[in-house]
Parts: sequence; structure tokens; C-alpha cells
Amino acid sequence: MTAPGEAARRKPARRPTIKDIARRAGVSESAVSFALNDRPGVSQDTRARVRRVAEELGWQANSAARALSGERAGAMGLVLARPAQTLGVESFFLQLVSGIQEVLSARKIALLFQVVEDLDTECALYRRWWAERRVDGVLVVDPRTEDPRPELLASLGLPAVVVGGPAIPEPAIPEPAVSAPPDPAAAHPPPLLSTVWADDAKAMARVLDHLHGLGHRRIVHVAGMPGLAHTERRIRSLRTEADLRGLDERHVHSVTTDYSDAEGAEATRRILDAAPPPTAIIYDNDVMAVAGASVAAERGIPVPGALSIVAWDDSALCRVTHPRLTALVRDTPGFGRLAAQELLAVLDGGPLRTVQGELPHLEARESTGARPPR
Amino acid sequence: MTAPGEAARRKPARRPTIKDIARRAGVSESAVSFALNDRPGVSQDTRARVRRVAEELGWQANSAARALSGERAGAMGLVLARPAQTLGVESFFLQLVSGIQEVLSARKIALLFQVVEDLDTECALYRRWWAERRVDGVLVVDPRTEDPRPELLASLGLPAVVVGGPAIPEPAIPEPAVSAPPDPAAAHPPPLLSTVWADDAKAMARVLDHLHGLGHRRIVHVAGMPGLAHTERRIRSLRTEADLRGLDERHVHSVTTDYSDAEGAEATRRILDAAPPPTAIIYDNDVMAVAGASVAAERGIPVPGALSIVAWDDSALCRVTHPRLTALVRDTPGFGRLAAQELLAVLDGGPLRTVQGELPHLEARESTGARPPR
DNA sequence: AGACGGTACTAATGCGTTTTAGTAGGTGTC
DNA sequence: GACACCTACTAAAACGCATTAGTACCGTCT
Repeated sequence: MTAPGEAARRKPARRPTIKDIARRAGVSESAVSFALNDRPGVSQDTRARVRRVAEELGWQANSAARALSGERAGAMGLVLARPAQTLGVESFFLQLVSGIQEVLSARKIALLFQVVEDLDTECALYRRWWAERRVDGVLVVDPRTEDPRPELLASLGLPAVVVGGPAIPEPAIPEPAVSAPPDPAAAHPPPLLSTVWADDAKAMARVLDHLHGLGHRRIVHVAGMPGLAHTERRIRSLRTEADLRGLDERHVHSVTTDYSDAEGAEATRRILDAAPPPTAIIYDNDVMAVAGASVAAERGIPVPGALSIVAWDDSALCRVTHPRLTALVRDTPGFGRLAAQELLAVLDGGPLRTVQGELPHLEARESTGARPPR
Repeated sequence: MTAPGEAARRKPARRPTIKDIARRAGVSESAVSFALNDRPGVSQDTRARVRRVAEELGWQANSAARALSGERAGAMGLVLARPAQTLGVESFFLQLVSGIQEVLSARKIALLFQVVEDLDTECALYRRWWAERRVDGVLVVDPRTEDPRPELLASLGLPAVVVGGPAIPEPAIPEPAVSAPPDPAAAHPPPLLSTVWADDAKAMARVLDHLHGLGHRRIVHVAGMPGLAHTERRIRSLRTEADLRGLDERHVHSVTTDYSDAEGAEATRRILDAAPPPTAIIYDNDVMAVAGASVAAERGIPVPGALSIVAWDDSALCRVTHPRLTALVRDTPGFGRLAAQELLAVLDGGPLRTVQGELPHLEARESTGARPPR
């Protein structure tokens, strides 16, 4: 017996093709194709025999050949445009991806995942993927308020689903009536792509309910990146909820950051320097929330004694701090599954849709408590 | 003018092929192929003209056709076998992937990234990718001590590089001489795959130098998952380093976990319950280190006053805690680049190699200090 | 002048699959 | 018994590219 490694190196095992199956089953290649793809044109007997032979040979369709013969590439794409150093701690993406794949891999569809530096590179990559016919569709993440991607993808005819969009105002929050709406068509352009999203407005309402119920009246929202659609949605929702409770800009407002721990900490320092400082802070992700909690610890500000903290997005992070952080929990893998299903639906010629993910719920932990007296 | 969305939907823009270029440049398809692939057989003039036309048309080779015509799929694979709920906070993988892609995308090679539940599924996926000819090679992460993957991949003839291996003993640490070595061939099987790895032994030596230099004599290592090669390497290295300093099992030892915050915290509680408790703890990842720091805070144990903490792997996490954690910093994207380069080398028919990544350095922050008196 | 060799190209083939266009044989119809 | 009609299959084409085998032309050598 030879060493398995060497043997393997010498004979790189030819992969079986349809032709091998045909020969072995004593039928034509077309018959094999029909049999394996559940197409009519072969008897039950033949179909079963071909299937058995294919199984024996361990045959799998050559994806390139299948893609070439007019059909699909059997792959979807997901691009994450983030500067390399911003990558990291957030658990959101791996979980989203894992949910997406749960759906795709059941259909034997692969996922091309690519991390790029910026939006331009992302767009260039879509073009390349499209020209190379590498993917059948893409999932667009981090939708922005002025987003070139839907337009681009629609013009390429590359099926896509926006994850986390859209940038249109939520129906639940009627805009205050204005004398002459500037340009309704521009404000509400018809959506170019299907979209799955979470209702940030309702989620924000839940957070405000929680904090307001605890007596908090001075609340600051440390938001994420300015251009992102959900950042803007959350900021707007905060304002709406504050208005409902009669709290003006001086008491309740948002500041934007780049989502990093550094800016989260920096924003927290500035916020706590204000006179009077807020009694509660809402952070747009878990990393910043932890960074903020750390700043409070550094300054000896008791949490939740003097300051309550809420993290938008839960993860192990929120449970390893002391105290553990109250967080908005959402089912991120579920969101990924939803997005993948919607993309498959679009590929199957389904209509453009806007579907809504599960509403996040607030997991109250030790970082939120009653407003401090005085 | 029609709405852009509608127009896009109606006319899904045919993608240019080599035939289009040929027609437009007034040459045959083969000439175009020669010109675009830097093959001899066309004049400089023609080559330039064809290139220009291809550029104008925005032509990109159809990846399926290219793959089918005997060549490569133009894609690599990376499978991450982790239970869904373990996914998350670690920044390691996204950074690794980003480094890998820096190298691959320069060569227009795509990365298929897949998250699966367990090792069996991972192996099945390799088989499928191989049979479908979906990838030209794969990167194997999380190498284990008893790892079926190298054998499988070698037998399939699917080029691969192990990232973070190998499971062979480091040459720097000669094993204590034994009378009859059990089976040297089994202990040191010839490597089946190329490997990139970091010298965990030297890194551990650095950590021990640091802690020992600060006076620590009772040190516990909270390691990761038992079956993983680097876990075993680190455990062995710790023992070696402890022996060198005359510290026996009672003073210096390792415990294993599943890398999660929960087990990191749990292990910390048990460790601190020991009499006498250690004065320093080394955690195998950032998440557990933060969880451990949180347990210390919970118990009112001052860090580093009474307990020093070191995290193996740095990330934003280590900087957002209070105090900030001393960590072993490695250049993870660089490691990814190295792995990708090595994989390309293997594809180009290069020899099986074992290359070593940059040695991590210890970033001393506030979580380590002099051994407490008494 | 004929053989030789090189250059710049074209024609034709193959990759593995799907799909379209046949075709042979049987069954039913009137 | 000629016709249509179905079933179960085969043959052939197509997908877009790389590649191999020509081919036409030109200059050079003997």
C-alpha cells in the first residue's frame, strides 16, 4: 500500500460527467439530463436507473457548464464596503451571512462574499460580476440615503435585494403636513429593488417607552454613520418619539459617528461634558455601547445609577460587560434568511416587494434603571 | 423620457462577448482571444485595437465559459465550521478574509465563503465544490489535531493551504527524549498541504517573559477548543515555558473552553475560586478576556492590582474595556494575504511549503502589572 | 525556382451541460 | 390501413471561451 498522500498527488481523480453516466446507463446524454433535472421525456424506469448510476458515480453538475448553457451561475454575491480597520467586532455580518447561507445552500447556491474599501469599488465589483456572469443576484447591505446602487443594479438587470432599506419614510409616521410638498416624486421614488427591512421607528418607540417609563427626560442617541439609511431613519424616529412626549431638541437629540469604538467613546465624553448631562444614552451598535460604558466607568459614573445605557443590537459583547447592557435584540440570522428568500423570489420572477423583518425586542438588563433623583 | 427603473427592467442589456469584439475589430474570435490573453499570434497593432474595442464595450470574460474551457474556475473557497450561535464577536475572521481578498481580487479571483455547522458538513462541501468544479482551491482554517481535511483534499487533488497549522511539533521545542518513540511516522506524518502559521511557541514565550518579569508565578491559561491544533500548541508551549522557569503544573496550567464569552466567564470564576488563586490569566481570545475582566470587576478584584489579564488577539474589544487589556497583537489581514499568496503559489504548481507568518507582539496596556504583594 | 521558415491570421474543435429538433415505435381512430 | 398522436428516446446545436490545426502571405536560403 502506498502512502495515501502520494497516491492522491499522482492520480487526481477525474470527475464524472454526464457522458459517463450515459455510457454506464446505456442511454443518451440528453436522456440523462432529462432524468436528472426532472424533465419529461424519460420513463420512470430509465429515470430511476440514471439516478442510481449518477449516485454511484458521485456525479455533481459542473457549475461552469451549467452556467454557460444559458442558465444560472448558481451563486449570489454580497459586498461589504468597509474600510479594513473598521472591520471587526460587530457580530452583525457573520450572523447575517450565516442566515443567508442557510437558505441558499439548501438550493446549492454559493455565496460570493467580498469585502471592499468603499462604495465605488463596490459598484465596480457589481459591474464586473455582472459582466462575468459570476452571480445571479446580489444582496445589498448598508443602504444609504443617496444610494447609487439600486439604480446601477436595476440598469444592469442584476436581481438584487436591499437589506436594511428602504430610505423611504415609514408609513407609521405621517410627516407633518406642509403647505407645498417640495417634490413628492423625488421624495418617494418608486423602489427599484426589493427590500427587506426592520421597523426602526417602532423599535425606537420601544426604547423610548422603556427609558421614558423609567423617568428619563434627557436622552442622547449616539447614531452610526450619517449617510446610512437606517441611521437617518432612527434619528428621525427619535425626534418623532420625543415630540410625542413633548421633549425638545435640547433634551433629546442624536449625534453621528462612524460606528467605531473610538468615536463611540469620544462622543460619550463630549456628551457627558454637557451641562446638564443626559441621564440615558442610546448607542446604535454594541461596540459603541460598550465603549461608552467604559468611559462611564473611567469617570466613576455609576451605571445605571447615574446613567442608563441601551445598545441597539445585542451580542456577546453586551453580556460580558459589567453591568450587562440592556439591548435591542433582533434575529439577525432570521433577517438574513428572509433576505435570501426574497432574493430567490426575485430570481424566480416574483414582483418587487418590500417585506418587513421581525420587530426587535428590548432585552432589559442591568444597564438601565430609574432616572437619578434631582 | 421613461422612468429609469422601468427602462432597466425592460431592456436587460446584453453582455458583450468575444464575438462582438471580433466583429467590431474586424478580426476572428481567435485573434481576439490571443490579443486579450497576451498570447502570440497577433501583431502589436491588432492587439492594441482589440484591447481598445474590448475596453469600449466593457467586456469581461464570462467566468463560466472560461472555467469550462479547461481552465480555472477563478474562485477560491473558505469554509468556516462553527455552530451558528458561536459566530460573532471575534474580529479574526473578517480581518483574515479581508486580507485574503486583497490578494485574490487583484487577480480577479472570487472568494466563496461559507459558514457551516460542523466538520462533516465542511468536508461534504469540499467534495461538492470539487465535483462542481466551483473552486480552484480552498483555504482551510481552524486546523485540528486529528484533522480529516488534509487527507480528503489531497485525495481529491483540490489545492489547499492550511491557515494556522500545522499540528506538528515546533522544531524550536525539542521533545523530551523518550526510550522508544512510539511511531515517528505517525507522529510526524509528511504534510499533505501547504501551511501558513504563526509561531505560537515564541508568542507564548513573550507572554511568559512579560508576566514572569512582572513577578507572576501563578498563571492560568484559559485556552480555546481542545481539538484545535493551535490550542494544543499553545498549551504545550505554556508547559515548556513554565518548565524553563521551574514552575510546575500546580502553578501554571491551562484549561480549555469553547471560546465563548460564557465559558470564558465560567472558567474565570472557577479559577478565581482556587486557593491560592492565580495572579495572572492568559485568555486565548479577546472575547473571553473581556468576559474574564468583567468577572473580576463583578467580584471587586482590582485589575491589574490583584489580577493581571492578557488577551491573545487584539481588537477594539480590548481597548473599550476599563482598564484596557494587554494583548498579543498580530497582523491578521497580513496573515490572510500570506495564505492567499501561498494558495496561488500552490495553484501555479509550486512545491508544498510551510511558511511562517509574522511573530505577534505583546501590546502592554493597563491590564497587566506587578504581582500583588503577599 | 523550389523548399523552408516565420508571421499573422482564420477555421474548427472541445469543455459539460441544457435545449431544441428530430425519429422510431406503438396505439388509437375512422 | 393511412392518418394523426403519443411516448421514449437520440442527435445536434448552443452557450463563450481557449486552443489546436490549418492557411495565406512574405522573405530567405540554396
